[in-house]
Amino acid sequence: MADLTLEDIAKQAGVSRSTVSRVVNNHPNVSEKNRKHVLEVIKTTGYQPNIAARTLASQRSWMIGLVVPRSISSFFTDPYFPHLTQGIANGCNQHDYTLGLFLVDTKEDEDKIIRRVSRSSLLDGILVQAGHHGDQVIDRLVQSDIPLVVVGRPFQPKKVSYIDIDNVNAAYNAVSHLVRLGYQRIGTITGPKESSVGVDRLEGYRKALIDRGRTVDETLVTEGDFTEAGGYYAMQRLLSAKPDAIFAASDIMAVGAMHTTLEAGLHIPDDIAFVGFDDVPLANHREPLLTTIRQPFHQFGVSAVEILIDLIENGTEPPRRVIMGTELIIRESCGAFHR
Amino acid sequence: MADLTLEDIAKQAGVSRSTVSRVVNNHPNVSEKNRKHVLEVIKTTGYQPNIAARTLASQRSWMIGLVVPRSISSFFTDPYFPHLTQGIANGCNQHDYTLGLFLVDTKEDEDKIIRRVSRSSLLDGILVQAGHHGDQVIDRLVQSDIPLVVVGRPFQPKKVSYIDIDNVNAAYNAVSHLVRLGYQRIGTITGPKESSVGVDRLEGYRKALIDRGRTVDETLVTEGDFTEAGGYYAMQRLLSAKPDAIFAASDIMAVGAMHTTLEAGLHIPDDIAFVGFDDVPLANHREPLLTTIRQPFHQFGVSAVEILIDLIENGTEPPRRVIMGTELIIRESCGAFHR
DNA sequence: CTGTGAATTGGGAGCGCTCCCATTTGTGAA
DNA sequence: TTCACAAATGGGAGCGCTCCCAATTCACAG
Repeated sequence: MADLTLEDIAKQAGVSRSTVSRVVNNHPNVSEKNRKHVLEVIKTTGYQPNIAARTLASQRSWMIGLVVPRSISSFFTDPYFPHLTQGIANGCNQHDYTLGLFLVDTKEDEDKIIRRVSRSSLLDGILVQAGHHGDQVIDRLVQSDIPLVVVGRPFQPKKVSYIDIDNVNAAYNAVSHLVRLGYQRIGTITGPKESSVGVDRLEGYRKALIDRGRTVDETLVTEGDFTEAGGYYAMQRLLSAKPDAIFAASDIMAVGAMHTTLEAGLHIPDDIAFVGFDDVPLANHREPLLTTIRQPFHQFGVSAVEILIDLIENGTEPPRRVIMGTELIIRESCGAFHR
Repeated sequence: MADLTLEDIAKQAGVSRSTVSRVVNNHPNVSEKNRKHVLEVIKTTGYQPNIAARTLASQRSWMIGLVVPRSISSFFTDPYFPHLTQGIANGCNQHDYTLGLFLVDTKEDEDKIIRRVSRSSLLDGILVQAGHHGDQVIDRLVQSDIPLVVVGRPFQPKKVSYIDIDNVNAAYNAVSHLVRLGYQRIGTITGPKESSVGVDRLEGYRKALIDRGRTVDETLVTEGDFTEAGGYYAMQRLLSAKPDAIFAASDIMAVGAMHTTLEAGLHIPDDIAFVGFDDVPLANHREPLLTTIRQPFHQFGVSAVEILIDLIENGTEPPRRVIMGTELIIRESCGAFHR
């Protein structure tokens, strides 16, 4: 495993450094005979190009970074993140990029990370998770001139590329489903109103009701924080408004809310029906099984990487905007099978 | 934000490239006057050293990798991972290292990732999550000659450095607590027996019983997989053995098992008491609150990074072994307050 | 057999830094 | 003032690659 260089391989194969480089990088203009032979030598010697040298010479690092802002507190509790990260990691792998992970924790972290990530020699591109309203990270990152894709819709979408799922429509579909089933007092537990996800899913809820001539009863709307505890307490507040169905902006919150409901001695879905959002594994093993919106988690991560690579290779103009669809998964908690 | 080089800074500061390099790298032998001045110029220009050039010249990348093997299926469901990752990321940040993330998904992934990670120019060191028995990743990584720290105890600890928490003792303490409270039929839901975590926690359970003159009733021992569903079904199996207390090898499994228990119309902790393992946030918001073993998640990640850096800077011999302690957090589910 | 243009090949320059060594400058004792 | 020695400084070489251009080889028509 001694460290071989291009030159070593060239000598062994009886060709020049340039020819070996062409073979390694799949350039045309190498005779079939030489290509075969060089490939052979590379294989037997286990040669691996030196990344640093390649990066220095080519101004490309073949590495992208994933930046998670400080305001994303649900990083620990929401299965969204592991899934997303896995998708991103797979995307990187498929395209032979290395993934750098930058989790911002403190204010000092933020400065350090932004400085590190902005230097042109480290990363070819940046993926940043959309943060909360007021989060400065994205704005600061935009200034670095490095190709950037926001995962989720940023609050000031200015000129930045992003990928998002169709939260408004998804929520619209979920709530429409409840309306169709005949529920009269449909409540919702929203995400934080500082997040675009929270805002969009609430908008879908409102739209679905209004489109069917319902009015939105504000006592049936309460805010959660994408944690189970948040859902639990939100439901306690909601109970007095006597809802007969709940649309929760995440499965985890739905689980917490269902817990409250059961504790209050009520039945699901007979007394209160539930629809969640995410379709995380958890949702499958509860009684009753949770009706929910399935997000294309994995594909979401993969696509984010692919958009970023597109930006890297073909320029950042115009900004790309990709919205992915979702599916409503009907199970027991919405009562569709009881009516 | 044009890309400045050492030479540019040198010119502006009226000194040589070497002097600027010394200032940047905090070398001695620079006059106070020059150091101040150069620092000034660096600040006003926003100069950032080119990482690739530095890596090429110094043979150090200031980057470490976190490799998660394929056999770790609980990556999505167990809050352990986000917490650990956060700790590792913070450790890297503190010490000015960049963190690369390598999640192995498929068999082909594994080959690709091992090849990429093993090339000497990419990483200064590797952190690898201990996988299941039979997982080849660690063995293959050891051969690459790059400093390596296993997070968790590997199955063949040969000559490798690792950091682990004291699973045996932690489990011993948890079960001893139940014994002290007077429970007679203490059951356990273990982790997978292919994982060292699963094995060690079971060993602690056995030891605690035997040390107090109890015998281990094998009908009270059943295997889980660190998922909530796993805990749920494990508890269904256990119910017929009439346990009056359960030690679950993870909080998530405890939650699942408590669910089964409640569904069976039993009370917690009066009919069956519970102790979990992890002290993840979730455990705090259940009724009743879960007695559990608190792991130093965050510190665990930070320490793993620090050990690795020690290896990088001071050589990998002898292998370092660090075992971290845990605390028993007494809440309601063990019945300590009812007796 | 020759000439022409295309395909292939080789080598120099240079990416921006670190490391080493030779040179210069500075300091204090004689 | 001079000398010896330490501290500070500057510049060359080189890390291993890519990119460009000049040189060589090749294929084929005339």
